[in-house]
Amino acid sequence: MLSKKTKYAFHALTYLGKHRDQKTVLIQDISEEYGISHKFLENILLELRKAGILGSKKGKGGGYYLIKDPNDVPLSKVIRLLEGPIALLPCVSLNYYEPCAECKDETKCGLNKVMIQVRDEMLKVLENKTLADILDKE
Amino acid sequence: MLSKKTKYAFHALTYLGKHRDQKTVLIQDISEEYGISHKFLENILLELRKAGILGSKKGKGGGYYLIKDPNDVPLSKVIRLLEGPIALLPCVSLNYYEPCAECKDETKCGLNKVMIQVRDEMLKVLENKTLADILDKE
DNA sequence: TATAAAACCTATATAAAAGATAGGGTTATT
DNA sequence: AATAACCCTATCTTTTATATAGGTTTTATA
Repeated sequence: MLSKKTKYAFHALTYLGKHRDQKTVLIQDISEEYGISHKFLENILLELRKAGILGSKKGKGGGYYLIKDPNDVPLSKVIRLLEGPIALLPCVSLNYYEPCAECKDETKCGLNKVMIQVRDEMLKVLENKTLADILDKE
Repeated sequence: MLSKKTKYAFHALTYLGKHRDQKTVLIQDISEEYGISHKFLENILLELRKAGILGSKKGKGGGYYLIKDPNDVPLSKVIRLLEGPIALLPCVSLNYYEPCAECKDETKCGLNKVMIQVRDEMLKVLENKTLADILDKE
């Protein structure tokens, strides 16, 4: 399951996507809309900005805004940023690979092979669907 | 990511599947093979037995054994038993559904719709692949 | 130029979950 | 009768997730 952090990130991005007409959106607007703690959300938006998905403007009249085209924000990118690995096991993760302690030889591990299939099916959706797809459906 | 508990369950099932020729397998044999704490593993095997996947025999010469045909143990069953939901969000879980607190109307939630797709792709593998597929590849 | 409003940053506290351990009880085999 | 194994419940420890705190910096505008 995705953490709340990741889920909140998607909600925030959705909100920002819906309000692209206005220059900036306040953290508070988003936190009130979804009932998310202001400070918790602040950390999340900060990460999204550092990753180049959002821009921000300080001071009065400031706030956050989408810096990327929603079509260029695959869901996989958001998940990897906030959550970490998408794969169900560390030994089949493309971006956060770690060997399994229990496993002597990964190439002979049947579990490993099946989990690679699961990962690939997940990625088929998560790499190709973007923020734009979420916005389309709202 | 799957918890260690779930991963250990798969390892144990694999081990038991490989040793179907012998009547029973000791907890200790499995825990030593994979370096898993004996007591922790004990709890896992107990759950698998209660779920009707394993059988056990008490007393000297006892132990655990597979009670089901490996073809009849889909990976999804093991995950749901030890881990809980397979879906990435509670609001798209088939077996552990819960509404999202942030969401006013689920039917209008774009995130919900995309996550249903992810869930279905995961299930396509996890429902159809079984313990037998893992054993085949070892 | 003073003030208010907003993001920025780092650290810490709290809560929840995962992982592991303990210890005795029960049962079946030799 | 002894032993070896499962059975069960409870608790401890560690880790991770979630949330909060408090100040700093930047910007608009009155």
